[in-house]
Amino acid sequence: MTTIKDVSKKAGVSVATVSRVLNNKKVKKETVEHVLRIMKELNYSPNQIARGLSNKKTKTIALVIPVINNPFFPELASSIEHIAHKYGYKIFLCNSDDSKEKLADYIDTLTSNYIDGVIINSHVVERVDIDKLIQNKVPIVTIDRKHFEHEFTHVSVKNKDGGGIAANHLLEIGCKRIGHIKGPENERNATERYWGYRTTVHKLDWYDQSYVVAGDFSVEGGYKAMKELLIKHPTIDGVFAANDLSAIGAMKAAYEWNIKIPDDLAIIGFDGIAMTKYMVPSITTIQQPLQKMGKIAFEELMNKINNPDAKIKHHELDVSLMLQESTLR
Amino acid sequence: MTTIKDVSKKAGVSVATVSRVLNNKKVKKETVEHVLRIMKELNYSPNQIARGLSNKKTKTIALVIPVINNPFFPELASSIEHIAHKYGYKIFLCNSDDSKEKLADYIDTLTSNYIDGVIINSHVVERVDIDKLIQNKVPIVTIDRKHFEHEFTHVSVKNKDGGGIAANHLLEIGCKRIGHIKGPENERNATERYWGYRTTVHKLDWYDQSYVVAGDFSVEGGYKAMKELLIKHPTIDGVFAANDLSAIGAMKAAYEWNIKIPDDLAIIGFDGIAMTKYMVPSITTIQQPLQKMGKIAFEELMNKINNPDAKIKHHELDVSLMLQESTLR
DNA sequence: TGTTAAAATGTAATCGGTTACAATAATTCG
DNA sequence: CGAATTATTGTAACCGATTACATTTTAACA
Repeated sequence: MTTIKDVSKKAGVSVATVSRVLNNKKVKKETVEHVLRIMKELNYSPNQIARGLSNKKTKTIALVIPVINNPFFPELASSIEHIAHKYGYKIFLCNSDDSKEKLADYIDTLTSNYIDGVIINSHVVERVDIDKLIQNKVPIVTIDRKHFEHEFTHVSVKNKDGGGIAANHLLEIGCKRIGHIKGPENERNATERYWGYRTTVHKLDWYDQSYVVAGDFSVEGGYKAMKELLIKHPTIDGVFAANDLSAIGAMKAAYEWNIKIPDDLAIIGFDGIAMTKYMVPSITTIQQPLQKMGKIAFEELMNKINNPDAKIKHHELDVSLMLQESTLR
Repeated sequence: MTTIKDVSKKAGVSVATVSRVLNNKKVKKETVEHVLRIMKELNYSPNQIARGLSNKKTKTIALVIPVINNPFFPELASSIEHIAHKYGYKIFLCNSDDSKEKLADYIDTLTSNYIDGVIINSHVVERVDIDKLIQNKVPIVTIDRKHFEHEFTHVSVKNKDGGGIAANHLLEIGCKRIGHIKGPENERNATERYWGYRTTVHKLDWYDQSYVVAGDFSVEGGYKAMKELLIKHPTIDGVFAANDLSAIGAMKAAYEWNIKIPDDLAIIGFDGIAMTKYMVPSITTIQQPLQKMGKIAFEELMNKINNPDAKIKHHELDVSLMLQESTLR
């Protein structure tokens, strides 16, 4: 690998000058051109590790995501990777696998690796992890999952609106009894989605709390929840699942009981993962603007990196109805 | 951040000794204990960037994957991340987004970041990229996609066997006319899967080349291919899709034509992505041993890193039939 | 107990950059 | 035209580790 010294020698200038050229500092125009030419000649590219040591910055951010089995996360990760690459940032992947230990491990490595910042999407993060990051002044932005979100800039969507849109949509297509499959207890997004639904239907005469059953954002959870709903309310003809995986589980349950979708039962999910398009029938869902979320999260992180005492901001983006077959009547 | 100097001062020894303790070099037992105690006291953890500069090793590997929209890749990525973390390695995520430029960009950064090695799964990689890596002596292992695989240690599965198992399974459950939805032209895995199928069915009297139609590993491709098959061969009662996404597309097509699965048409895919379980009906598939693939790829990479002239090896792992509803008769 | 070999530790150069400060060259202006 | 600025470049310290080589300490042995 050619180094800055090689360039300096061949160009007949000091390494300081070469470094200045690299960093666009004040250098005479002709010198810049000359040095640049030599760099090209030697096929030089600066050693990022050395730069990192000196700058305490590495143009790398960490992306903390929970387990991979909900396709929402890869899709979100992809949107972040996309924008990060545009800005010339590298991504250090921290897949927490829903394990506190593994996550703590990762958190520990961030400081000693001069990671510039972190985008966190995990409910597994603990107070002590967060404190460690804060103490080391690692800029943080949280996305999607709400956990310590009041302490940081956070990006998520208008979950309550989404819940409302979902419930209203089911009413509009003529559903008379609408159930809800909730997300995990204590998951803020889930609760908000539930409230959107509840606000929309609670004044209707058929509604009572038994139309809401617990799920856990998983296919299996949605499956069980749907069975429960069907047992409690055989006349149910619409269901709003708190996320797409649950909706898929619900569909599976309905299928087993020979209930036709959308005719006997309309199903709507939440997230807008690609899989909803592929299901048979495809599943109507409340779409989260993934690209936008990734972009905002990343840009807020950049802001925080370049301006450590930027004040925190909470972004709640709009969601939209993605109409597909499971509610097509 | 406390540095090695702080530790050295407080412990009353030289930095060299501290470094030796860090690296388990010969140091008097009492000194080791003493230094270790001081480290703990100061909550010291060595700066990995500084270490990297000196060692030209960073305990980081790059993972190059194509686009994220085939869930197979996140699942594979996850398996690699899993084992890498166990070995104390970090993962630098290179999502090529199927773009040659983006990938070339990433390749360029690897050397200047002292990335220890690369696991590549991408058909987008170009000769020039590969050459750049080779020239810089970056250890490489390829996985899944076959591209330049003869130059490197490579991990994939017995695709031909898988194709055979799939076709045989369809025969065993009584299918009389079995079509095949191929993967992309020039994709070696796809070709091998096709040969497995062909070898199994080509001597049967009904078989001719028209039972094989082109797909592209996507849902849309599978959908179109299935329609084509149904038009050409209305009596078809089994189909082997070269990957799970195609199988899903095929299911969608069948559904539109009111063909019942598995009764009228049995479908089998390839890969074993989680999604197959979730489909309604769930899709029988040929499962790739993801965890094992990730483990072997990573360990081979470690081997190559620690022993640069290790000879290349080609691993072809066994696949297995994952029986689900789409072929359940 | 004095020599010598072996073990333990320290000094200082090094990895490849950045940058404060010093030095030199080019301009400006009375 | 010479002093004062300003622009440009160079020197050397520094980032935080590793390690070759030198030095000191300890152990072994006659």
